[in-house]
Amino acid sequence: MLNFSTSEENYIKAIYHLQRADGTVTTNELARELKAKPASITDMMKKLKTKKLLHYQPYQGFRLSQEGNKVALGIIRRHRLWEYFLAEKLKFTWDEVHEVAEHLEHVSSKKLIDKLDEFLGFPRVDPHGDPIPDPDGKIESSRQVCLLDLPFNKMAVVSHVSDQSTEILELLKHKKIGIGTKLEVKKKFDFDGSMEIKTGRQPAFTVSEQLAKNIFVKYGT
Amino acid sequence: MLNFSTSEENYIKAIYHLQRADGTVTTNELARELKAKPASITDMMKKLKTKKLLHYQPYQGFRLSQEGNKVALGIIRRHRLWEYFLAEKLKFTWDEVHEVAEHLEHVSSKKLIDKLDEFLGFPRVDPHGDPIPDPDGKIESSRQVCLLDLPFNKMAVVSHVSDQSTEILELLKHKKIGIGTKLEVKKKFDFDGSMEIKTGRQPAFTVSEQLAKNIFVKYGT
DNA sequence: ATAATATTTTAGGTTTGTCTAAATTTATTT
DNA sequence: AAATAAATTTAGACAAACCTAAAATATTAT
Repeated sequence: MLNFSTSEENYIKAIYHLQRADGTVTTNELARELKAKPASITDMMKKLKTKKLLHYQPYQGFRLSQEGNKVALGIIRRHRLWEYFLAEKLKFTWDEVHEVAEHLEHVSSKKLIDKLDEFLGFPRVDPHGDPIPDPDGKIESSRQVCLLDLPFNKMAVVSHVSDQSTEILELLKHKKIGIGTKLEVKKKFDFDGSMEIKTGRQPAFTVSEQLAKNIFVKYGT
Repeated sequence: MLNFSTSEENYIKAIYHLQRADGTVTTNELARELKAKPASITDMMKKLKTKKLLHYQPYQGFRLSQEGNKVALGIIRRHRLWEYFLAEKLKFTWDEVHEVAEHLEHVSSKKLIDKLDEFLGFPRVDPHGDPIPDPDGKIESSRQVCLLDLPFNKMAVVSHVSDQSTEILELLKHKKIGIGTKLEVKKKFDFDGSMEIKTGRQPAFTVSEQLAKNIFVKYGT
């Protein structure tokens, strides 16, 4: 696989993410995302087209080719592995990892990334709960669900809390649950809707249906 | 501290290393080191001079200013910490670490580097035995000596083997000693000049004076 | 000391990635 | 279906980092 500039990589990655929502991406959308002017986008689209990384007809928007998709997944793999490293090994918090990973992701040694993957124990999801592509670019689809609906024994990551009252935050703090916390559901009790969950290496503990209702998690499927 | 481009950083680092030998560095020397043309060097020297990173009068060569030196040591700190990480955690061999670290060194988040340093246990020397500057740019001077002359209990790194006969290589292989091996001297015996050394986490073992004579190590002083 | 040689700098060009302003195409309104 | 508005592309410019070829300076050898 060829090598791409930091700039090219950032464009490819941004298109990949915007594509998830729409089918095809427009010049203005991408300009907004990358904080660049529309004219710059057009320039780069021409270049990426000649490199066969995307399909593009003037005025008609663009979407990644097969090849472009594969390149995007390679970049995302690097990004998410570094995020995992930063959170798990260097103890960055979930909200600090992204910015640094934005830079590390452009160091494109295959050997480095595969060895990093191994060192980290082949994690499936990054600290935000988004799945990490494998070396061939295969990726689980990401799903966000209410904690109530998380299947048993499925590793997931807290991605959102609906209620933002001081009361719920106090409880979450006490239970050491926050955005980025990894957890899995062990048991559910029909009697009161409470469930046993496990986070980190501590023993499982109980959360009420009330609380679970407000916690959303992401996991790969 | 300001931020510099990858290119600027490579120039600064190269000047720092060349300065160790000579006092001042010439255009051609630097051009050879960076595999660039002399004209490119002059361009960059003008730029770095306006940024007050070096002293430079046309035709008179150049050397880093105080500020330039500090910047250089920051880059070298990053480079050597990543080398240590690659060798120690990702199990790269001593001769593979340099190239990858050349890229990682340009990711300049202070927090990243200080946390990496802590994660690695504040190592003093990189896998080639060269000392790692501290966060303020203080650095131990590096010394290369024959293993015979290494002080007791001083962590050092094998950096060179004189004799290259198959016989010595066989012995080194058996004792698991190679370039990059970390070791310290525990005891010496006057009777036959043999010494006890410790490498890695295995128990200490003996090497003959014959062998030690041919091994050179680097350590910080 | 001067000619020959080597080194360094200048002048001007190239590529990459960005920009502004003007022109073109597409979409929306009335 | 025009007219207007919005989106997109083109044309031309700029900075960074490199290059080649020519000019300027320094070094050396006779």
